[in-house]
Amino acid sequence: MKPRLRHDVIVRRLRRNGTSTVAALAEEVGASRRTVLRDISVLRDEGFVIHSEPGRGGGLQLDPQSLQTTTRLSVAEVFALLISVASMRAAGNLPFSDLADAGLAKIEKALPSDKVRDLRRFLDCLYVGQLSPQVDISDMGTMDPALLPAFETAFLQRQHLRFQYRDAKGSVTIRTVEPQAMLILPPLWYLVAWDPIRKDFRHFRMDRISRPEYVQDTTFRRRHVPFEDNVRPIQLSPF
Amino acid sequence: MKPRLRHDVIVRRLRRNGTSTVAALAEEVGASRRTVLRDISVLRDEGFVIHSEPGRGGGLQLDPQSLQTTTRLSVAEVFALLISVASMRAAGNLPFSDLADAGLAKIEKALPSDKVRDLRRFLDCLYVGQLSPQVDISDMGTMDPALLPAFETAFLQRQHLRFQYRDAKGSVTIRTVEPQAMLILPPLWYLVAWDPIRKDFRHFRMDRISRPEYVQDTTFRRRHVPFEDNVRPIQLSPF
DNA sequence: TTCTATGGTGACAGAATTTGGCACCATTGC
DNA sequence: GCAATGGTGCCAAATTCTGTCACCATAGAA
Repeated sequence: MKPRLRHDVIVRRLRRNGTSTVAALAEEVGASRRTVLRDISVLRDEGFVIHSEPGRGGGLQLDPQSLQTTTRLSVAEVFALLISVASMRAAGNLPFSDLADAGLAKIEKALPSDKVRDLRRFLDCLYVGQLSPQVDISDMGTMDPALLPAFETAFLQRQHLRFQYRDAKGSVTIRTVEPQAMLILPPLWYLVAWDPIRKDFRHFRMDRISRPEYVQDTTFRRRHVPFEDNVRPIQLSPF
Repeated sequence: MKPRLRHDVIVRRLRRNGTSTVAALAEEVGASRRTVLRDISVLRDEGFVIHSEPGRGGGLQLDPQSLQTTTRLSVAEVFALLISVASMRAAGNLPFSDLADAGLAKIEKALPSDKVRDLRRFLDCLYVGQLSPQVDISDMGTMDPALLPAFETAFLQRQHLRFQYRDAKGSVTIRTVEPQAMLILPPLWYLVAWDPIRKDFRHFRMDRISRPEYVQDTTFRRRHVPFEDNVRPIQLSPF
């Protein structure tokens, strides 16, 4: 019997009976005690919460709480997690980022396919480059939490986006644009958008955007965005 | 790379991109063409509907409707995700951490409550600040993966921690200390510990710690750790 | 047509993993 | 003290997995 199948049988058994012992499971799957113990250990690593009691009358028990799964995350939430983990990996914290990646993989695996498609379309709009050292980042602000949800709809439904923009001199204007891409020039984030009035692409620093909202019943086509040479689509680790 | 992991990567790739080729997948998972073909065959047996087109311009395609799986995250994975989000939020240069938090809060609900308690106690020991620009980070190494499990036990059980430490000059010593806090000064991570011999707090760079182990049957009390002004506990989501 | 890019199969040796057996430890209830 | 239970380390044997190579089939491009 293959490991995979054995794991399935063990989990099924623990689910049905609620409790069992290593010896009983070994008998049941036709493997040795040692092998079953190894299987339990693997299952625990995979996230099954299996309680155990040594001593007479002891045994194994699958935590019923660990059965309720199907947490429904939104595309924006998964996107935000992906970004966090990717940037932590970039910062070089390897032991944690491997685990985090494994967790992300599971999250994505449990995501319904339409959301995976949206996620991919959203990630396709994300580009990374290097910030020119001349840019002043001393006045970097924080981003409006409403940004991402608004972006999600605007990018995925291809609806126009309207927001307040405070430029480098501090003057505030209202813009209505076609969101075409997101650009990361660490530590700054930009919205790259086509301004239909000025008929040109504009870069908007995200920390200077406020009150974002998508404009209902508008639509636009994706345009080819001209980027500098060192700007690339984002590469996420395959794991 | 283990078969199981490879299968996950392949499925994820096909779900994200919708389509791919055997050669591309082989490259991606670091295996031979033959192995990927075998993997595809196994995945088909498991119920994934993978269409294939031979000939130029052909390739593989995963039927999006096939096989919705549920997975569960392990506590360690949730922890790693929490760490990445929390430290990125503290570093301040990332948007979207609210959404990432919201997602994690949902995930956390699926974990058993005793694990969550441990998790929070562990995270309570985490502080974040800003690294002074004078610190030389050119020699930054990678952290020993054994760190996390050893820390987990040492912090939660309040047991002494023993490890090898290589200081800035390269000389190696063995230390036995009371782990009191973890400090992130991006991109560096420190263990803040009370050294009972020197009767003082010491900061140890985690990438210079090796062979960590907790010392059985020792215990200590939590001390008030003096931090610089710009150091804060990480802000957790309101759960 | 011929060439190239694609999926697919069979066989086999060598690499890698898994398995079982064993000794042993810790805990618990009788 | 004893028996039942979970758990770990070690090692040789069994099993599985992997890469390589040769080859086939198909479809589009040149």
